[in-house]
Amino acid sequence: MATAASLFNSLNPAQRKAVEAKDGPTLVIAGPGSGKTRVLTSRVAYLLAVRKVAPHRVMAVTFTNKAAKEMRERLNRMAGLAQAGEVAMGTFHSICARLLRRDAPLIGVDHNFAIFDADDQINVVKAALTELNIDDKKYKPAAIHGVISRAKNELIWPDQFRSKTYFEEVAGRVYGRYNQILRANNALDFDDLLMETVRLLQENPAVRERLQERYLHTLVDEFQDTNIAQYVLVTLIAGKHRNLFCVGDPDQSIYAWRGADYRNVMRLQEDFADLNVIALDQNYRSTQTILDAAMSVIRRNPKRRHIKLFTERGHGPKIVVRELYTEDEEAQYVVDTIRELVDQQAAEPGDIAVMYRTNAQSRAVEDAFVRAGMQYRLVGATRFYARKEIKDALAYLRIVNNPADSVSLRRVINTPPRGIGDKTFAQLEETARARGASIYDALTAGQHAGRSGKALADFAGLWQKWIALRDELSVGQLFDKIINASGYRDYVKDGTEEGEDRWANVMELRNVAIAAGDLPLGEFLNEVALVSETDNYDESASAPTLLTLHAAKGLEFRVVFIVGLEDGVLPHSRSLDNPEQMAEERRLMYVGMTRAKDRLYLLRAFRRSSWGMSEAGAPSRFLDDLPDELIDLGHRKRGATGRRDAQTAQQTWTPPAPRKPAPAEFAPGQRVYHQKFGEGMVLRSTRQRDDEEVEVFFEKAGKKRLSATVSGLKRIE
DNA sequence: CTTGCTACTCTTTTT
DNA sequence: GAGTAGCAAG
Repeated sequence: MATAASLFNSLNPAQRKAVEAKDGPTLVIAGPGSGKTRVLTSRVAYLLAVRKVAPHRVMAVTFTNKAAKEMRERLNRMAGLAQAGEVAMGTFHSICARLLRRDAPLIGVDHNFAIFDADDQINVVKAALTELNIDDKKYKPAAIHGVISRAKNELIWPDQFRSKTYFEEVAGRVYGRYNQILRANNALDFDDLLMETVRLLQENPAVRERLQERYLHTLVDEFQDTNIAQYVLVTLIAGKHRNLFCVGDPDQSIYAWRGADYRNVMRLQEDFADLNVIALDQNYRSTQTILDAAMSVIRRNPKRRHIKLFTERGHGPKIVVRELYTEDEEAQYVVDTIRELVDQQAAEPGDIAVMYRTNAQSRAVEDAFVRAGMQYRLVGATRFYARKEIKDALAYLRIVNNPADSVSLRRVINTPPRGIGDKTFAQLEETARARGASIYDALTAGQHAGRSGKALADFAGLWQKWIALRDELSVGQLFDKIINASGYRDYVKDGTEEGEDRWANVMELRNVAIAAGDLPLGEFLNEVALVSETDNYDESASAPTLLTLHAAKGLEFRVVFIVGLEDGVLPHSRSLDNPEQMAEERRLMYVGMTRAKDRLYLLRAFRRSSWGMSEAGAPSRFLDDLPDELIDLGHRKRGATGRRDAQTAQQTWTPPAPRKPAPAEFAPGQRVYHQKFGEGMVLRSTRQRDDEEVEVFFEKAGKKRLSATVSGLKRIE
C-alpha cells in the first residue's frame, strides 16, 4: 500500500512545487505525459493527509467519470486516506446533476427530472420545428440544436439570444420553444445541467453561500476543455475561499466545437491577479523523437506559448511514415505490423492503439482485424447506450420515474406494436393539452373510445402498476418486471441472430441495473445518462485498441498507429478553410502523437472511399512539418512518399499485377458533368491501374479529385 | 395500423 | 454504403 509520503517523494521538483502550492488560485500548465493526473491526485492526497482538510470539503472535477474513479481508487489505496470517498469527485455534469437534484424546484423542475441525451434533444428540436411550422429539411434539427447548445454553453437564455444571421434568428425562435418542451417533460438537457446550476447559484444567495462555504478547495482537471458555463461555475464555487487549483494544457484543447474555450486560461489570469502559474515540461511518457516530432507539428500554431518538452527516455526508433494504396491496404499494414511487433516481442497486443479522426474510419481497420483473426477493442462507435434496444429499455424506466416524459413515452407506447400509432398518440397529446393535464393523466384518467381504446387502457394499466411498484422494488426487480410484462422481451427475441444480440445487450443493461442495488430509480437513470463510452474502457484486456483521436485523450500506449493522414481526413475537410478550426486539428494531431511511448506510425492511403465513392486525397499537411531526420520512410526516398503531392506518389506506386491500361478518356480542358458536383472542367488526368484519376474544377463544388469509373463522370461535348 | 419497399441523406469529434 | 424517412399496399 502506498503512503502519502512515498507518493510525494516520487515527484520531481516542479511537480512537488505544484502539489504543495500554498492556498490561493493556482494554474498548472502541464505538457503531455508530464504526470498531470498524478499531480492532481497528489494534491488531493496532500490536502487530506498533510493539510488535514476534511475530505467532504474538497471538490475535484475531472473530464470523465473514469478519471474520477481512478483518482478515487488511488486515494483509497493510500494509507490514511480511507475517507477519500467523501471527496466530491466527478464530471461537471454529474456534479451539477447532484446539486440540482437537491434544489430542483428552485429552477422549475421536479426532483425526478429526466436528463435528455443527444437523441432526445434532437427529438425535442423536431417537435419544436413542427409546432412552429418550420421546414426541417431547410433547417436541420442537428444544426439548430448546435446553435442552441452553443448559446447554453455561453449562458445565453432564449430571451437574451441575439441573432446575426437569418438561420440564427430561426434557431433563436426554436430555442424558446425547445426549452418550454423540455420543461413540460420535466427534463433538462446536458447543457441545462451546467446552465441551470449557474442560475441556481446566481439567483439563490443561500444556496450559493452554503456551497461556497463548504468547498474549501476546488480542483479542476483538463482545464483547457472547460466552456464558459463551466468556467463561471468553478469560479462561483471557489468564490469564497479562492482555493482554485486548475491543471491543463492549452495545446491539448480539442473540444472547442462543443463550446470549450481555451481562453479560459487567460480569463483565469485576469480574474485572479494573484494566480500562481506553474509549468511542467518534463515528459515521462514518450521518446525524444516522438516529442520532437509532435512539437514540430504544434509549433506551427500561432498565438501559443513556446515550451520545449524534454525526456530522459532517449531517442528510440524513428517515426514510421508510410503511404498505402487504399484504406484496406492501410489497415492491412497495421495488422501486419502489429503481428511483427508482437512476434518480435517489441510489444504486447494490449500496448497498441490504432487512432483515427472519424468513427467511420474504424470499419476498414476492423475488417482487417477480423480477416486476420485478431482480437481488438473498439472504443465508442456503436455506443452501448445509443443502441435502440438499450434506449427502449431505458425509456420504460424513464416513464416510470418521470411520467411527464412524453419523449420516452412516444418511444415505448407502441414498442412492441400495440396498435397505438402516431395518430392515436397525437390525439392523446391533444387531449392532454385541451384539458391542461399531463399526458399521463390523459392516458390513465380518460375513457378511450375507438379501435385503439382497449390498447390504450391496457397500457395505462401497466404503467400505473409499474409506478406503484417504483418505490418498493429495486431497479433490477423493476427492470425484470417491465421487460416481461410489456412484451418487450418477446419483441426483442424475435428468433433471429440479431435478436439474440439485442437481447444480450438488454441483459447487459439488466446487469447494470442489478448492480445498482438499492439506488433510487431517478439516481440510477441520471448515472446512466452521464456515463461516457471511454468510462467503460477496460485497460487490462490484452488486445489492440481502436479509437478516435478525441477518445484517446488522457491515455497512453507503447505503440500508436494514426491512420488517414490526408488533407480532408486529418485535418478534417470541414476545418480546411477556417484557421481556428485548423489550429484545433493540429492540436488533435499533437494529442494523438503524444499518446505514443515508444513507437509511432503515421499512415495514409492514396485513395480512400467515403460514402460509396473512391477518391484520391492529398497527403496531410501535418506530414510536411516533420523533420527528415526523425522519420523513416521505408525503402522509398523522401518526396516519393506522397508527402509533396499525389502525383509523384502515384508514379512510385507499383501495382501488384500490371493490367492493360485503359485509354485516357479525359484531357485537361475537357468539360464534364458529375451527378453530385454538377458541371466542371478537367484540370488534369492521370491513368491509374485500369482506372483514371481526374482532377476537376467544378463551378459549384470547387476542385475535386475523382476516379473516372467510380464517379460516373460524363464528358460534355 | 403494420409491414416492406424505395429514395435519400450523410460523416467530425462527445459530456 | 448504410441507415432512415417517407410512402404504398395489406
